[in-house]
Amino acid sequence: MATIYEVSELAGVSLATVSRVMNKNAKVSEKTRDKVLAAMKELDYKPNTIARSLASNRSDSVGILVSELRGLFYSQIMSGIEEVLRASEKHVIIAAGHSKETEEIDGIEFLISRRCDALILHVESVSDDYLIELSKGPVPFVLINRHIPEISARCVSLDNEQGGYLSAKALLESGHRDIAYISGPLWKMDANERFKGHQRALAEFGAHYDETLFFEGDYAETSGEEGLSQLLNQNKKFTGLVCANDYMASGAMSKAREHQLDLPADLSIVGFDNIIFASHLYPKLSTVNYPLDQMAKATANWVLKTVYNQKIEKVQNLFQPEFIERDSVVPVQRR
Amino acid sequence: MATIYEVSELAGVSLATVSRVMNKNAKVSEKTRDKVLAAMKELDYKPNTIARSLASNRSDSVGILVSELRGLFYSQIMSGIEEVLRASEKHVIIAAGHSKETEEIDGIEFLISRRCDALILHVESVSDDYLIELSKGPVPFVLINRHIPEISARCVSLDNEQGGYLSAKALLESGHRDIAYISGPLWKMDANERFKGHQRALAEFGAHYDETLFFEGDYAETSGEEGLSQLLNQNKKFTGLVCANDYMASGAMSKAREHQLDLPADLSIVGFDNIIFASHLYPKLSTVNYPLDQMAKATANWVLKTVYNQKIEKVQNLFQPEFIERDSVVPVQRR
DNA sequence: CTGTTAGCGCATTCAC
DNA sequence: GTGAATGCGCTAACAG
Repeated sequence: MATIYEVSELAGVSLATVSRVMNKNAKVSEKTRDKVLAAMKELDYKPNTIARSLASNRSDSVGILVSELRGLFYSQIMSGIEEVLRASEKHVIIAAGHSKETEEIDGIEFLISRRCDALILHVESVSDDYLIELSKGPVPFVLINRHIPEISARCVSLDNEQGGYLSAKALLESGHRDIAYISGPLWKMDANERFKGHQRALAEFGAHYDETLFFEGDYAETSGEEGLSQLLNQNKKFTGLVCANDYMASGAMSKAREHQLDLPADLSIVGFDNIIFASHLYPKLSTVNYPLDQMAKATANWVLKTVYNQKIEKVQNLFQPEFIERDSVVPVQRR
Repeated sequence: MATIYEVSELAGVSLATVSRVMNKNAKVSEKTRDKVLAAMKELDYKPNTIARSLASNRSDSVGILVSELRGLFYSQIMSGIEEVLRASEKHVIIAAGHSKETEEIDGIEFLISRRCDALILHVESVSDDYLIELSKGPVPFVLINRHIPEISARCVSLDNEQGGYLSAKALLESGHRDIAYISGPLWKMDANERFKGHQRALAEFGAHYDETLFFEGDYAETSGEEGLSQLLNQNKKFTGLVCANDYMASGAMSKAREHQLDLPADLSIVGFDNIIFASHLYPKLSTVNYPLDQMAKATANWVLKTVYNQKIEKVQNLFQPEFIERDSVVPVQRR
């Protein structure tokens, strides 16, 4: 592979000049520029990004850390970010943290060591303190789907509590009072807040919260299936079910049919996230919209604005969920 | 951030020694190693990956190029690869090619410029010749979901033709003869081969292929909806529908219900890919399994074996599809 | 086993 | 506007 040195030789200029035409900043006479360009073309010269990063301490790439590479949720984050960054000729470097503290830290350090200009983090296991400390370091970062008051300007998050409230409310307004809940892992902030919102709605409507009608899943479809099975096996009556995400709702729906339940007549279900498949389930799943795409784009814009000094209007930090009514909730049946 | 130089100073050794303990290869006495380790810890030293890559021409990271960051298909590829690579302490750098030639080339060059030790490519627009040429270059790569005879050792692919054959066969064996087809973009190799397999099955069963019962979609759910609408609006009878992927099948199912069709009685449907949601659709979608996860892992193993010289049994190049029977196909109804 | 010496390919002062 | 010199942080011979 050709180096800048060979180009400069072929063009008959110094390597500093070649560097200048590459970076378009300093002034170079049109004639020399053309000579250099021609030489670059002839040698099929490709700048070595690594060397450039080392010398300039920039990399034109931003690091993304997600919990998993798998699944619609994270792919939405990644693609949303990549789309806006790509438009500004920035690249992304992606790592996965697998919701484990050591791996999350590992991932962050990897991204930093690759000299990412900025980081966009979806982290769940690392402590607030760690992140606050990190914010004092030299590498700028934004958090997606997490809110830490001390560094709230770097957080782009959803009002999960309100989302939990909305999903329960939809059921309550349809007359349901016996409502089961399949939760995400409660140690995760979002799962916790969604559940709190759920309880707030219940209280507001004077509905009793029955703790035996609760199952803590892990956000995967399978735990939706498992959850519903367990709930059903108690032989306690419930006419409504809220799941803390659409994946689990989907699993619960499959399992409900296995138990010969007629959906939605026998059981009204609501999900959370509004992943694209929600509207392709049968019955079409009523759910809470998680404007992930916009949020992902917001984090990317934060980076463009903060790190690359692009003039961008204010970046929105807190997003509001919205209930999406479809076909999976019907008024409670009187017998 | 501390550099290797500061560490060597604090530890009272040369910087070469520090480098040695970092890379664990050359022999260092236990005593000096401990001194160095202590110094590293005290300074919270983090090696600069960039500098290391520049000096060693390695990066311990492999580049992945997928068409899109969005969607279950690609997230399966990425996560499958990352899982096995991570276990060997290799990192991944991901770029998206958006199925456009210029962007795919761009992505490949970016990954190369970041000094990836190897590349795993899911490319669709770049020509065979380009790839054959690339294979003569210094950067090793494997292709996933594409077969090029000249470099078949670097290809991990699925027998898509056979998959297309299997999906049609399932319908044919259930007595269906009037079968509509919603295809992927025919310029894409896989879509093309799936369609060929479809026709082979038709011919084998002596079923007539009606070209008005064909719709070329783009693999997205929306084109499944659109496709079914168009097919239905012709007022031609068909009792079976094969979709070239599950996403489109899902869209078609939603649309079928809008048209008051009773599934699967009025229309038997088969998909392709067996993405996780296929079994959560209603009726559960019969489809062709695409062992993407295994294939992704195979590419990663190819890299470990070929590039990092790990001893790994032979990597499988050609994978076979398999029909997964669920509930969306029923014997044709006689009236 | 350990230290010295050169670069890796490029950006960036500083002169001219 | 252009060139020469220096260093980014680290690896890799080569000596000792």
